[in-house]
Amino acid sequence: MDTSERLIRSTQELLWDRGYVGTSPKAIQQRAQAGQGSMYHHFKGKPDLALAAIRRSAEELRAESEVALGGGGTALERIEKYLRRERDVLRGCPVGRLAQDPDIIASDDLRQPVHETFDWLRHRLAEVLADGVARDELPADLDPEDTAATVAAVVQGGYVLARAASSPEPFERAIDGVRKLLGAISQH
Amino acid sequence: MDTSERLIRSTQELLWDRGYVGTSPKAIQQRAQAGQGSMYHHFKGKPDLALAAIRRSAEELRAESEVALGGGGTALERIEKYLRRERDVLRGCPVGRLAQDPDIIASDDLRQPVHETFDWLRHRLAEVLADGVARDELPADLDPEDTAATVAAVVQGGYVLARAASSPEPFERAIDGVRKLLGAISQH
DNA sequence: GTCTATAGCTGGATAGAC
DNA sequence: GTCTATCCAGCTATAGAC
Repeated sequence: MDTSERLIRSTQELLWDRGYVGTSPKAIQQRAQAGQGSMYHHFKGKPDLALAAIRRSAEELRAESEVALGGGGTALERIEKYLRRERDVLRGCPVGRLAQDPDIIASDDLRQPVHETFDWLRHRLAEVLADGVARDELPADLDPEDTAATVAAVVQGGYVLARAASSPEPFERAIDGVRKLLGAISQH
Repeated sequence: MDTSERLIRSTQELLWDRGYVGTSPKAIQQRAQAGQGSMYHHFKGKPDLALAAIRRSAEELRAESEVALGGGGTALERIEKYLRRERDVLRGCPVGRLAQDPDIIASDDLRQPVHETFDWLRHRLAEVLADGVARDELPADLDPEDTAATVAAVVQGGYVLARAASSPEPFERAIDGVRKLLGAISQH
């Protein structure tokens, strides 16, 4: 793995764990085993490197989510597969985490990949739900966009509750709760 | 308002907007119009002052939530009242925000009020839901604990989606989505 | 209680040698 | 491409005067 790649991956990890404000160039360099000059040769500075790392994390999240959502089965099965994805619950969402960071939200450049990821996710979830309505697996009066937002929010909020509790339990409960609600309405 | 009080309130605001990592004693002092020595006279240091501010924010959040949840009406009406509380959506939740902060999660002392707040909220929501089941307003097979976690998570996750989008819209949608799901199952 | 001085450390970056 | 030296501002706190 070359230096530029190591820098990007290290930045992804540190942004995930400590956020933008809590991540220093020095920490990135140490984790990537790269020198000061090396980092500033490959990237213009902290925001430039962070942007590369955020874009990478966004791509990865989309690809992983698509595995669940683009698979076979009923709409409900695909949503459940998304909800039950393997997750490092206490670490939280590598992309959602960034939405909490003041410096990322203040910069349109840094915020854009985060914005796009969640727009894509809500749109993709809504497609699956609309598909379920079309196939009569879900009731006709279900609103795919609103429900998609709810599903995405339960996951992101589940992380918050889990981190507050230092336990995955509230996350699991929140997921189970929405699964049961969707299951209940699907039996017309 | 005395100096100690001004320091606490300023810290609450800054923790809300910038998190623990992003909040410096200097910024707190300037916002509180207090000098360096003044702050270190009233508090042992940044963690001590932050703890006081976090506890205050936790109390306030509980009190405000209780207004909605402890009011009259059916269980569903009380949950909806909680969901529709006036909120500064793009600013996020003053307590939930802290669950994202690595230094807060790493410290049992600082994390405790955050933990307690969400434990209380889930428990209180579950009580209201269980009440609705007992009164036959909600179906007997509804799981109050899981559903309570879902409701709390939708709100916290709604903030994440809204901040990512720089718009309250995804928050409103997520709330509407869960309201409609609860409404649908309540018509047995 | 509040003020100023001082301190050591880190953040984020530039410059120039190799 | 990578290394070391250097820079200035900010962070977090202590000390002692008033």
